[in-house]
Amino acid sequence: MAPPAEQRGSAAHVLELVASGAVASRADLVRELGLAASTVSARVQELVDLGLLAEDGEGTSRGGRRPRLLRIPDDGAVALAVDLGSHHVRLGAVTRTGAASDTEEHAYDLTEGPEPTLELLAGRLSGLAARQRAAGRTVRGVGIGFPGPVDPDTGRVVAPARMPGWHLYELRDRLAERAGLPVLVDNDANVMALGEHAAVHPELQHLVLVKAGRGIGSGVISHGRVYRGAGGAAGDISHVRVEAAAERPCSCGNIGCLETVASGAALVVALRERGVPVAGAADILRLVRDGEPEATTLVRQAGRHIGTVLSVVVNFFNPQAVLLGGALAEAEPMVAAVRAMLYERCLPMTTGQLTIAAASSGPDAGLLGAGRLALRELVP
Amino acid sequence: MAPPAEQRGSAAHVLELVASGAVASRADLVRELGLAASTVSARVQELVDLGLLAEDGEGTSRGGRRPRLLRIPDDGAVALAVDLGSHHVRLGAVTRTGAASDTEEHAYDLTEGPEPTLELLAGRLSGLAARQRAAGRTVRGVGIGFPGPVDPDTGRVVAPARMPGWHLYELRDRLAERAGLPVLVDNDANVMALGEHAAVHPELQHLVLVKAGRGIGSGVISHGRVYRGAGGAAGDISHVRVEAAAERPCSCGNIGCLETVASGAALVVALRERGVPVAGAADILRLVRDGEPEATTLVRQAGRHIGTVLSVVVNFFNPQAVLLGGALAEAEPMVAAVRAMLYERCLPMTTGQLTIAAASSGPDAGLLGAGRLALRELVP
DNA sequence: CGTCTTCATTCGCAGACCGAAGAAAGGTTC
DNA sequence: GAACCTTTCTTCGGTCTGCGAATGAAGACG
Repeated sequence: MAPPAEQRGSAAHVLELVASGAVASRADLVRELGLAASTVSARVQELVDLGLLAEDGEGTSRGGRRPRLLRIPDDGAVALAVDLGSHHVRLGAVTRTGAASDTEEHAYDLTEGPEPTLELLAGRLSGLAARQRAAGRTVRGVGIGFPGPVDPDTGRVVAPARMPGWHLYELRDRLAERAGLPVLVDNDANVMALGEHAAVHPELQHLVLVKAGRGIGSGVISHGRVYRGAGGAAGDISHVRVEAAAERPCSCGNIGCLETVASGAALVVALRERGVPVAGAADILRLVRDGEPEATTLVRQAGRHIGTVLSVVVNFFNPQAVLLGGALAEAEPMVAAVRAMLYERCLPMTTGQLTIAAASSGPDAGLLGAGRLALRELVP
Repeated sequence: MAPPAEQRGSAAHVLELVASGAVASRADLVRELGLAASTVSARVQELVDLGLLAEDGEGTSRGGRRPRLLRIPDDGAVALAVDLGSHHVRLGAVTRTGAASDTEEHAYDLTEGPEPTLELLAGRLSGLAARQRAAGRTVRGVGIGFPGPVDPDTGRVVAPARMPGWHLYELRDRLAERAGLPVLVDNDANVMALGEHAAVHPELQHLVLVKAGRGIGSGVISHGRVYRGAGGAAGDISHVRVEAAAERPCSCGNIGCLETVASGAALVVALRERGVPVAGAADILRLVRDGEPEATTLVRQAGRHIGTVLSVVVNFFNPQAVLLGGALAEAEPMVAAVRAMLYERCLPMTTGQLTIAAASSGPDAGLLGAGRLALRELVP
């Protein structure tokens, strides 16, 4: 059932199926891929020889010979992963088995421009790489989720709002040079969507992941692949005009955007206006967990706004799942409000089979996606 | 550049490239497909032998040997095409060259149920088939665009609003039995999108076609293929809630849907309420052409509503083109209003390369799409 | 008039994938 | 427990696809 990343039965496809647990033996692969047993056997043998796949004992018989189980071996390869936010950066190492380790998070300001960011990343990554190597691991490369539009072919940042100096910055090449490692960059929501899809819902063909943090972004998986649209800008929902935002000016230069009423940044401002002192999304989360009424109401209201916009997306795109990621998705009222709006506003035909849930890989979702991206693209 | 209908270099792909004028010779195909010249030559020879492709003299030299031009021959095959509306049905014959002929249009009421429709279609199609055969043509099959959700795999109508008796009706199989011809059924907007894409914009990967007639539907082309979503319901925009529709009840059972203020049916009602006697979209069009202020204002307002919803779609889906089809799209103010809303509300990054235009195949767009669908699927 | 460019075909070859046959290892049934 | 069926996996030709080099065809250019 899993959708082909490249082609049916390609190395990447086989590895993904095994990694996600969708298949456990050669016979499973035959059923899943629809290829001849001989073909599957040859392909698997190849991957075993390369060390990308391993045999792991035998399973239980289903009335005949026991299957020889397959698993993704931890071959010691890691990708360094970076989840870049506008006011924080999270780093870690990700193995082929999909585990994040050695994670660290730093506060800092992306709007200070690309050079300080490059400096910070290069420093942290070099430390991370050294520690990983000392632990006997091979560092394959770096995967980055960036909170703005990225051209994934060139690894350049494109026209981000509110980030002076970043336009057309060659983040990939600059960092690759500094770090001495291959680097891959993509939009943060895309990266998170990729990670959630591969790790949690590999059987789904079409899903939307909304990243609700300081800003709002979304990553789209269509036919099992990241959908980018004509100009690589697909998935933007934060600059949709909503009634409640009225004439509020937005960083994009327009007015009334969703972002101005439903983003983490907007909630921080709104809470401060109401006399509730908060510094960031983490504070909001804490208040919501403690049942602080102002914060809870605002988060729920933000969820309604996001749900309103998503209802159009769901009717139009008819996905199998809407996943909510980012800091705000950890607040229950946010998820509940989105769910309520979608069930109320969308056609029964589209919501009948629709999963609406918080992203299940939690705070490391972006990290895992970025790591997976790098490990996938940089096959041995 | 043209996107693969099935696979790069498949017969259907090659024929589409030639039909659309994107390529004119084997050498063009080599450049377009990226396949080896030998492969292309073999493929073309095969199609020529089958009579699906013909050589047509020589082109002009570009400094070397002249190319041997290719064209789609009129091999005498036709598909009967049906553009089914809720209050009219348009029929005709479509050749491989993409020409519609022997078209006829009848008023009638789809809501009377499937049996009368089947009766009408069977009768008209048999006459059409007889005339085509008398003219020396071979009738390959029937293609139908249906104004409601269709499961294209089974050819069944699924849960249409306001059409009692149609749910799960096996239109394809019933009609195939009656007509003695293979039948293909798809949603009317999908069919129109397919036709416009193949005939006019084969080079585009991602486009949205909005059919604004009595109802409002949209057909989505993604990666060069019709996008249907998880449940086959993708492309619905008519049941998105818009402010201006407030509490108006909609046929879908919800309130405030776009359809209740921007569809042809809604405009007819609104004009009558204002004392302007109109029977259908054709009347509205005439009034707009004559500069009648009430009608013009209403159409423009409908265009703004549609544009508002489309702005979300465009930001999210980031298509290369938004095409407007259906009766209302022939009214200039409608197109102008949609254009204005999209340029005002969407991100520059998405509108920068965006084409917004009326569907260029006019009233026969649906017919041509349905015919093309049938001829494409029923390769001899 | 020779040379270069473009267009097209022929032909041998490599790789992908298949299917039949069979081997390995287990159940099931009398 | 012996015969037989199932399931899993491999081995071994075979077919088919598409590539690339070589070649031919036909015109442009100096």
